[in-house]
Amino acid sequence: MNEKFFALPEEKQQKIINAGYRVFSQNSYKKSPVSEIAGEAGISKSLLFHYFHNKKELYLFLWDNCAKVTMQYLTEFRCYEQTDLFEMIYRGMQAKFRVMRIYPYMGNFAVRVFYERNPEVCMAVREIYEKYKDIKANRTLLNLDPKQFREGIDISMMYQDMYLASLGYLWEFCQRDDADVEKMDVEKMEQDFIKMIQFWKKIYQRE
Amino acid sequence: MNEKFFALPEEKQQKIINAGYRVFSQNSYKKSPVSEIAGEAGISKSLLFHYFHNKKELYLFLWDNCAKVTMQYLTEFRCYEQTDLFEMIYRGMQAKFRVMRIYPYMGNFAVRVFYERNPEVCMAVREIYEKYKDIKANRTLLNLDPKQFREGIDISMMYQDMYLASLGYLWEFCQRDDADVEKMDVEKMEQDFIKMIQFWKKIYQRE
DNA sequence: ATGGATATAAACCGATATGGTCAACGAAGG
DNA sequence: CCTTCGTTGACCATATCGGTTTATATCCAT
Repeated sequence: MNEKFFALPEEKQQKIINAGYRVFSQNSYKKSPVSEIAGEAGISKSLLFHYFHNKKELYLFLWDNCAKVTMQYLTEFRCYEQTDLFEMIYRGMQAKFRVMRIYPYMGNFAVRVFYERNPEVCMAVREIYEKYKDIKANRTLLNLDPKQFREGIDISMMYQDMYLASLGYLWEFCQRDDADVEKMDVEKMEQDFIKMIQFWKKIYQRE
Repeated sequence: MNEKFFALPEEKQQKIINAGYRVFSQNSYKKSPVSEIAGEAGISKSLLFHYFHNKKELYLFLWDNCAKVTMQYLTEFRCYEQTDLFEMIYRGMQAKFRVMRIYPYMGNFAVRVFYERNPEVCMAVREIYEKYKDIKANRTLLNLDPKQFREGIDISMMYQDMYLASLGYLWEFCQRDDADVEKMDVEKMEQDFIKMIQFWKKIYQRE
């Protein structure tokens, strides 16, 4: 790719990136028109092809960026250093919310890329994914102290409950009306989720 | 639409319907090729246009069918007649699983249709939706007896927890590899979810 | 066998969309 | 005025798609 892209003002870069995430998250690779991305980013198609020599390059750049950013925030919020399970979940969601604020469509994009089967990009996608995978390996559940929780609680079920609910929570907000995604009230989401965690603490945690 | 479609052997009808759900669930209305649906259903495009006069008609038929089938199973499993919350949730999921067995892509299709903004179909979609809505209105949460649950439990939070986890659960299985959706082990899903419910019962229900 | 209805598919068509290129334009700066 | 650089509109070859038309195959009644 053309390094001049990075010389662009941050704001313009993000506008292009977000346009890419939006279009690629709503269409398959093949059916995502570069022209639509350009138009949405407020630049001409030719200029976009100036920064990224072809569609594939743009796509893979976005995917790499996606993995990079995710890692970055996950470590920035020190998610996996936590010894308290509730705190870990909380920080994980915080990181997620933070990303959503900047790149509203990145989550959906990631899902689509992950299951993209187009042979033109499939392999390259996997390679990039592997590149970041090793870091992810650290994320094994830390040695939880069972004494933190109420007696008789099935810890793995408890974890599954919280994990799935978090998933459902994110999903419910991500599947929103296209037009509304930008206006997504992340603030409120965060508040609501905090309540959820407090609820869990109350029922799962030993007093 | 051509009524001869219904004269087809059940199996062939379903193959066409499922092909439609698959394609329309993975692409927007406009970018879903009728030819792909036909090919996947094992018939020629011309024949598909023989049963459904045009793309829009096919799309709306699938949407109507989607609503109809959902209703059907929800009532068949007597989901909303339950007075026990856990039983209600269980039956709701059972209905959902049953549908997934027959139409693996219907859930994803429904989401896409719901947020489809193409003016060619948007209005008609809404109308069909309204047609079924009144029945759905019954689904208000029944008067739960708070004495069923442990003391001090925030019932609305508890409900949210279970609702979101169910959502997350379904989502995790729906976003699978295209090729694998057919092989989806609904049996196992059901078993796993039962465990989840038993877990909730144990922590939420008064002994 | 013949004629006609019926089911199904192949070939076809016009319109449109798409990835990518290229010449040109405009502004900035020397 | 000349050059450079960021940017664009026009362009092109190709592919796709919705829908139609024509052809083939099957079956059934006469």
